Amino acid sequence: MRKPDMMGKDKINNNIKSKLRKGLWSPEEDEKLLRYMITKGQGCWSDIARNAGLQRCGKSCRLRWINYLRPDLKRGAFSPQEEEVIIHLHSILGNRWSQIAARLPGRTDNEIKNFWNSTLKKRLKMNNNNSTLSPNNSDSSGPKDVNVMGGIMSMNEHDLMTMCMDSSSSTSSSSCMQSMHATNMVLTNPFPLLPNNRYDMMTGATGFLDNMAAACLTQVGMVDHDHGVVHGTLEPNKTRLGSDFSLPPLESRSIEDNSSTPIDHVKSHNNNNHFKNSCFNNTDHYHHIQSSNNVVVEDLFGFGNHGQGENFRMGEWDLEGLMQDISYFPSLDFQV
DNA sequence: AACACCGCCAACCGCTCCGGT
DNA sequence: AACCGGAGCGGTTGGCGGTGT
Repeated sequence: MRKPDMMGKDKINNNIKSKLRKGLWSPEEDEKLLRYMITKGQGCWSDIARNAGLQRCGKSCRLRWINYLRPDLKRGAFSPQEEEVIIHLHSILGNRWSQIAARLPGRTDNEIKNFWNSTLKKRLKMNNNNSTLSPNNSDSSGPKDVNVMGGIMSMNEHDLMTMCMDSSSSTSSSSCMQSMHATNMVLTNPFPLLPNNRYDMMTGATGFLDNMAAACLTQVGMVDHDHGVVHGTLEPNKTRLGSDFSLPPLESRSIEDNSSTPIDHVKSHNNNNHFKNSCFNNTDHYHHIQSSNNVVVEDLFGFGNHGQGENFRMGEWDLEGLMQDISYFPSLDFQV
């Protein structure tokens, strides 16, 4: 952690810079930012920093909001299920923390990144040392366990394409499904991710947040009072919180060779648009998830863990399609 | 009690991407 | 096409607190 005050170096520097605070956020600053976000909504971060009366750069405000103040953040230790998901997703996505975080409602990329670097990485390393099994094989949690990479590697291109086409033609991406999932939780419980239904503000603004919690969802566009509906995605012109509450689709990726490490990704805005457009048009998928808690993912994929480690080569394929199925992780339970 | 070591994690930094002009 | 500013991402830093000696 950084010291709440200036880091010393450029104290004598220009006025503007020297006015900007760095380091830890005080409860007062948190309250200012939170109050501003609730009343005004998200916008240009540098404006937010200025208008909220914070001596912070916009970047710092953004980070504070995303990593700490956001009302939908889950706190506390990672559950074994979450760990499992992180490990699996990391085996596919690599260090693309934001995308991994998008699959774990209430968790931030920073949180996951820290967790990975401090805990999971070492654990997997130790596992590797203790046995010749790959991390993907090391989990002996029974039928729930899913060997994602092993499964993918065994798939031929046709299977993948079919799967991906299915995923797109069924109109509902995993991001949409998770949005629906999250939306449903919000519908029954405005702050399902907060421990004990209480936003635990370590810096001391808890009471304030208790009072503001209900207003927050309304202000950021989560609640439609007219219809009693809670929306999972927000209007982009009002606020960009949509990206926080809904789960953006994973980017299309191309995979070559047999490496399980991440490959440089190709941004696919077309896909994103597609998923955005289709996101809330179909709820069947969501209902399917709810009713498929006991489904073994291998069954969903239509294959088992065959030929793990064998060489494979795939052309362009839609990771989103793949991830959609991964989002079926039967052991996933985001309820707190 | 004092010190050293280590892990966690909040926050910063630098970079890339993207949209606007 | 080039430039600029803002947003977002991943890597890294460094302070705090816990634990061991």
